[in-house]
Amino acid sequence: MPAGSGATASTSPRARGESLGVLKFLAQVGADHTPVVVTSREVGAKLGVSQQAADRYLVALEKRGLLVRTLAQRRQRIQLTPAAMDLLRAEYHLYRRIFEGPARVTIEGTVVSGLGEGRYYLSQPGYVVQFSERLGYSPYPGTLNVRVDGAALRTLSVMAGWTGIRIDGFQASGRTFGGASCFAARINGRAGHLIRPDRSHYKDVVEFIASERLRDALHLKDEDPVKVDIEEP
Amino acid sequence: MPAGSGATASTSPRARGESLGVLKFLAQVGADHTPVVVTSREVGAKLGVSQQAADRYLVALEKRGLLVRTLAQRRQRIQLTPAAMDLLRAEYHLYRRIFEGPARVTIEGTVVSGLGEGRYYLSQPGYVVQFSERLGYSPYPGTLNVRVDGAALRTLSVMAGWTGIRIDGFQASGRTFGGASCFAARINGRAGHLIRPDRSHYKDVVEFIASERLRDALHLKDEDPVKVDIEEP
DNA sequence: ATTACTAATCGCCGAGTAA
DNA sequence: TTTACTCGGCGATTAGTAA
Repeated sequence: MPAGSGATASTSPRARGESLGVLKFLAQVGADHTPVVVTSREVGAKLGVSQQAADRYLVALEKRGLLVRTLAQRRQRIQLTPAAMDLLRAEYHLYRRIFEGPARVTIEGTVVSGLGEGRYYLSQPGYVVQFSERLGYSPYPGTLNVRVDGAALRTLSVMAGWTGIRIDGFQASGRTFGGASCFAARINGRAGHLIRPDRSHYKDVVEFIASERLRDALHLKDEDPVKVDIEEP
Repeated sequence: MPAGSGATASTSPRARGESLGVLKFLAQVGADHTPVVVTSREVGAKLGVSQQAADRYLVALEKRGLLVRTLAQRRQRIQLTPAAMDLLRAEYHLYRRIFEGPARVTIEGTVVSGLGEGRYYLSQPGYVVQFSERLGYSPYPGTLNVRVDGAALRTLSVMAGWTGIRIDGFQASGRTFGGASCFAARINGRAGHLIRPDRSHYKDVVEFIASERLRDALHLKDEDPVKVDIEEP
């Protein structure tokens, strides 16, 4: 039995492609950081569709929360929302990966003492089984905490867009354990993982896990400098 | 009188968006540098369309010369063509510009003597009028030639994708004068333009023009080092 | 000018199916 | 399994038009 277009969801396959085209165009003309007067005719001309179709694209994008229009008399001013910029940024990263390869981040920091809670968390069977399965090893039950300065923190911020190895949260002993993301890393050359809890309380400290106790393996003590390499997954 | 879809050209508006999606996906899975076994079902799943639609996309892209398929028995191996990579690269640059701003290139080189032909060419009225109109000044009739080494040459290669200020070719005195592209540049801080003839005979020499004689203004002689800054138009 | 609604249309889509 | 064709039909598209 023949069927019609399968585009039943709010975002149809074909509409998605055009959405990106519209957002791309708007970002190019500066709607990414300030409201810009753009007529639906201009958008249509740029995309090779009619004014009417372009207008519907704009209305749909507004409904999806990707742009805001302020209709002053007859001319609309358009500004992209952060959600739209996230979308475009994801696209940018995708292309950058194609042409530049996976991004790599290298930072330096200093070893600091944690609150000892790393040992408690990493001993939870709910985590241990996931680490074994997804990282390929059972981490030593304790994290190496590294404090980074502002510059390194900014460097690390590019990781915000990365999707690491997922460690899911779970319930045990009547309480909730949160999820986290892991990223393969080298700490002074040693293989391990940066672990980023979904809800971290640290701001300038990053945590690492490895199969061995990194402090011992690398002969580290508090305030020692360490060099960390992380590659995009 | 209402009309149907206006998508009459070989590349319909909606198909264009999907094309990019397909090429993007193929590049991600490595078809940019080696033939990759990809089924139409996989492509369809990735794009959220049926196997049939995905297959049509692939056939259309092959017809447009953007990919080559080798159908071995039942599995097709797909590789992207340079034309497709150009398309994706253009897209990449567009996004990079949105997020990183115009690219800038800084290189160093050494002053060399040209063949004196710069003076002859730059004296041609056909060029002079275009320079005045499009660069905003009449260049001193002579080019500053700068030799760059291999590393700088690679740095310059990113300019290959840039579109500069166009200088059109023309006919005069019974012969043909070729076109060129100009790029705003700073030579040791002095404003000028890098001029890139469409058909250049140099490989490791770049030419600059400015309103003044750069050799005099900067007190340069052969073999002197110069630093050049060029910003994406 | 604009934005945006309505009506009528063709083109893209996916199921079925062949090779 | 694949790739890829036919074909009925939905719906995105455009022209016309109102505001």
